[in-house]
Amino acid sequence: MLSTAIVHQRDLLNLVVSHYPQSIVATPIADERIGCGVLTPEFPISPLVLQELKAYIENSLNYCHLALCSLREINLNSFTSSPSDSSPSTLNTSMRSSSAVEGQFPPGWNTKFFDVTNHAKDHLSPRLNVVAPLNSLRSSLHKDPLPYHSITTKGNGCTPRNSGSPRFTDPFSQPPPGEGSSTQQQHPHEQNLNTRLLAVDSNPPWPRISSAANSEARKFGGQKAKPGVVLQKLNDGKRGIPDDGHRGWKKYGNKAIQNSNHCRGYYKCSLKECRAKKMVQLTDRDPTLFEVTYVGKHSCSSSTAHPRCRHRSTQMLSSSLVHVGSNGSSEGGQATSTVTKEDRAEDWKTQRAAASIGTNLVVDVSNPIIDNGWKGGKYSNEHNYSYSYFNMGMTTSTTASTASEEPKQCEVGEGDDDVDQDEEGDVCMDTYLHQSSRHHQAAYSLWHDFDTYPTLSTD
DNA sequence: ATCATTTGACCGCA
DNA sequence: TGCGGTCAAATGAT
Repeated sequence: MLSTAIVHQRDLLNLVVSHYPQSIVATPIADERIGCGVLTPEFPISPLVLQELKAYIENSLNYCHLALCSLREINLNSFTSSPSDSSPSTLNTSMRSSSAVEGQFPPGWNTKFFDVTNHAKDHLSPRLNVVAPLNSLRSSLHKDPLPYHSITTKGNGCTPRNSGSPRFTDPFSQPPPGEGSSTQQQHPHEQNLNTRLLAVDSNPPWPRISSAANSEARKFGGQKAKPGVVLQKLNDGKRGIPDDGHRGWKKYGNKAIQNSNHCRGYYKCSLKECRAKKMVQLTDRDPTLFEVTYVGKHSCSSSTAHPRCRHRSTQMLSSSLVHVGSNGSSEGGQATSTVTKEDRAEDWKTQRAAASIGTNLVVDVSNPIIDNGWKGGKYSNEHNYSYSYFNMGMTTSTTASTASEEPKQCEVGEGDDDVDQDEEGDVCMDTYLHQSSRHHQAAYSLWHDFDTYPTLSTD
């Protein structure tokens, strides 16, 4: 798309020859009409084809705008320090964004905000528009007297508006099957964009686990939330399994599961004394969405454990997690964390700092409970005991849910030959996982390079 | 050579 | 007995 917007003579000629071989006619026309100096007498082209090319080029220009706007919005996220700032008021958001961005662009760049209404969506974000460079190209196109199929723009023309032109062939504008539905089908690129926009500007910006989890679970599994399970989006542009902030996972098995189109992968923490595991399986409904079941806790997360195997909570920037297992059962969200208060405070400070310096980390300040990156931890004696990162696109939020009942206390050592107690004496409530612990795990001589792995502060 | 992943076999549980 | 979790040798990647 972008490459075709950069119209050089040779490129355009190649485009014409490859796509419109029938257009080579005997009558040459004035090449300056297209404004790009494209044609040569050796390659005359029909006015009709010129019209099409013109529309094609402008189409590309419009999406250059869109790309620029997207980039500016990502940049804009840096200025949104907390979801509480994300007012539902478009005007307020625009004003705030405008002032926040002021001074971020070179002189002469036109920065304006306007609402986007060409696609029906639940939540729309004001788009930051940076139009000056492309407007010059656009205006040269508009000067052309040819009756091309135009993409009508309103306001400053940041986002293309498809005003009924049947030839508007942008890759993003597949008409949604349903109106105003968040589940409408969109091009993946637009989905990403909208997700990010929604993450910044919707109100409330961060869905609480209880509703979001069950909603997602119903959407993808037709059932209520399962304990200990999260739905996690594959990272943008990456393959494999989604990043959950921990690099020390080692795959130890893969299994085809009945009534499922995808195999389930089995992972364990590569630190041999650590017994955290997870199972990862693609959902059938969405091949980019993983159902991740976390089992056990990281003994390596305690302050006395190997510092290289600590969590990477502040780097969970690009994966998307939806917790679907916070029902308060003994399987999911009740483990007593071994993360110390100092760790939590440090995490919190780190996240706040990251949010303030523009790493697109947005933290819900109304819930100062910092996830350690794993499911099932508990950081306080409050009733909030299950939580997860809720991460949409480029932004991350920490959320917490409140149980409808008090979490049950778990007995130490229940169901296992190992005492689930760490060196600080905290009870570890991963007693549900030890079916296979009789099998002594062979000593893997596989160790990750944790040295590149930022560690949180140690005691 | 080292390390990560794959894969068939094995095992326990329902 | 079948399914799912795990093991560990084989294989692939770097």
